[in-house]
Amino acid sequence: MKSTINAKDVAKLAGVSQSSVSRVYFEGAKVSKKTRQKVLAAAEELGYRPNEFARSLITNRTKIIGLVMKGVQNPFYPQVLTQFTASFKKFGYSILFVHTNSDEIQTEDIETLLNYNVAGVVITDATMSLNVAESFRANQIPLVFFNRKLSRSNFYSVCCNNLSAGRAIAEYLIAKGSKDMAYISGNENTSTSQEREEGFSEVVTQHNLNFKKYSSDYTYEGGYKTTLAIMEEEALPSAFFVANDIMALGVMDALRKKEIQVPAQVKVIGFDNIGMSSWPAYELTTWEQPIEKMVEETVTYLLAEMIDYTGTAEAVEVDGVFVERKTT
Amino acid sequence: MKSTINAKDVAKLAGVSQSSVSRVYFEGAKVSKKTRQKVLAAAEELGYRPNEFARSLITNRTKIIGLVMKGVQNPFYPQVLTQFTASFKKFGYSILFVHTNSDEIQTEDIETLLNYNVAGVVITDATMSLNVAESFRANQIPLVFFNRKLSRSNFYSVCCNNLSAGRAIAEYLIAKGSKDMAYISGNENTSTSQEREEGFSEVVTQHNLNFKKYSSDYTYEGGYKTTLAIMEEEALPSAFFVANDIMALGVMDALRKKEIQVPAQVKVIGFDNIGMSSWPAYELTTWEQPIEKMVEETVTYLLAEMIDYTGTAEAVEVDGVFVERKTT
DNA sequence: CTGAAAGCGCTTACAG
DNA sequence: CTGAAAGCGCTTACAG
Repeated sequence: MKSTINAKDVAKLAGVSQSSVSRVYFEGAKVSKKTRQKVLAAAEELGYRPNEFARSLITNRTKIIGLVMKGVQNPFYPQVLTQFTASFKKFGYSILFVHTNSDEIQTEDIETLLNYNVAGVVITDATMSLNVAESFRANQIPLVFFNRKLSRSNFYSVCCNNLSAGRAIAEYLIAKGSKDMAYISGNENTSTSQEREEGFSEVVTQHNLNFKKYSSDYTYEGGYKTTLAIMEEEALPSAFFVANDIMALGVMDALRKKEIQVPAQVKVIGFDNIGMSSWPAYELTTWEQPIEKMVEETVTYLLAEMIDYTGTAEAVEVDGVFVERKTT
Repeated sequence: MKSTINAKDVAKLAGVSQSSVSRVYFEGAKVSKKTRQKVLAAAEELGYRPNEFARSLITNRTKIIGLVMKGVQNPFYPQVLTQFTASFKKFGYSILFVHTNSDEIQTEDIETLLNYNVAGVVITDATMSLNVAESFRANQIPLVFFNRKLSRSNFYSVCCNNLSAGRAIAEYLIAKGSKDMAYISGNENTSTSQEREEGFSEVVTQHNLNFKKYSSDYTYEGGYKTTLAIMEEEALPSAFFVANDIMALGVMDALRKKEIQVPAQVKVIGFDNIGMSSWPAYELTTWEQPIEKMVEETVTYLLAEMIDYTGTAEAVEVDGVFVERKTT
């Protein structure tokens, strides 16, 4: 059964004890230069590679981060995935990727994460029932909700400043002279859609104006269909605030189909600043989510918690940036 | 140090031996119904979960698949990632996600995969030097190149029928009356771009026609810039065959910017059939890559190799489908 | 700084 | 079918 080279083999060749071999590969352990050299030489010759499973078994910790994602269709998320992978890699952590279809992550989806005793977990774009989340706490596995807040929860979350972004966007549109605006929401049970709307609504109301709200689902098709439906049944507003970019592109394509001029007849503002927003076919005004900073916040927290678990709950918000293009 | 429940704890509570507990959780082992029930009841009460690391240590195998990806910017790849994750999940395998920036995967990128002794590896959209690939063979870890062929290699690869797709596209354009066509390539060192061009070229030559070739890079920006440059310096061809969809969208946006009518003045054909191709702003004619079937081929091969490693090399090709829309 | 030894939580021949 | 025991490849007190 034994097929691979182990520390014992290396020890024999190097003429040292197995413990010494182990110490060479264990960060923080003390070994003399001479021993280290002998071990490394022998290891090189034999092609030795420490067995991660034996390590994890004994240290009870891993260098694996569980990353749970939903809806990879939105180009925002591949970016997030890439950033996390790159960022964790710097610290020697690998990514166990879990994809879920449902808005609320199911127990079976995260069973794997517990089985592999991951060092930390990032949940993007999805929520999970509190008692599932609690099972991570019970195992002292730090957990971050990325781009989602759980209401009434005591878990750490990292988001963009959705509320003030919503406010800023309303201020901007009103300053541009819009009086009858509309909000096209994402999935209504998401904190992101709710907060963007809330901030928007607040400012609109302050100015004694109203806005219509249309419910959609964060997808291109959703934005497209919602807009077509609006055009069939009622007058267009002077501006759409759309809960994310990919939907906003659908909105624009629907308007284009009916030959409505943007921004002359209708203004459109999205959210995220995905790559496509700057494509000449769209040139979408939007609110940029600072992915890099958001990822950094998440990684920093997780690394700290891995060293000394506290289970602190906090709802971190990172400031985004308004990006003005040609749709407003 | 001992914080979690182990098989011994369960054994004690259930009044059986630790071996029996192990057998309940080890597929294929024989246990009586009575024992199983006692064990499961005790495990439930204690919240027992078998330690994957101890398992892997002893069996010398894992339920982890290494998935190496490059260029998640192209929406084709998130789809691939999702499919693989879903497909492997059915068989109890998890995905260790590795992202690489370079066309050729570096040793350090795959160090992790060897350290975790993954059960199998999928490399998408990238190549690796043969001696890096050989280190997987040395460890009897099955490996598939997905959507890439390695020339002169003896590794398994799964691709779309790029060559015949290129031919079919040339036939189609010629039948439509195109005489002066152009091919916009992806990164020239990729087998996919080469084969699509080769098939295309073959048929064009058979018809005693010529085509121009422009070199690009598989990105939206590449397609956009390449097309702008063409328009500045020379006459437009009557049709573009573009090596992938995301570039083709860039081509279309460049044409749109100069108010060139598609397909009236220029026809455009892409490759992949990504979601955006069907957007009203584009309605791109393209060649659909059968992701599902390609993933299935890959998974089937890997699962078989995990049971009985042979290291068979084969270049599997899965048939794609021509999708006609409004750009031709 | 180094080595011998215990032990992490499992699987798996081996007896019974 | 079940249990006692060996062993997977490491880390880590404990002596020296």
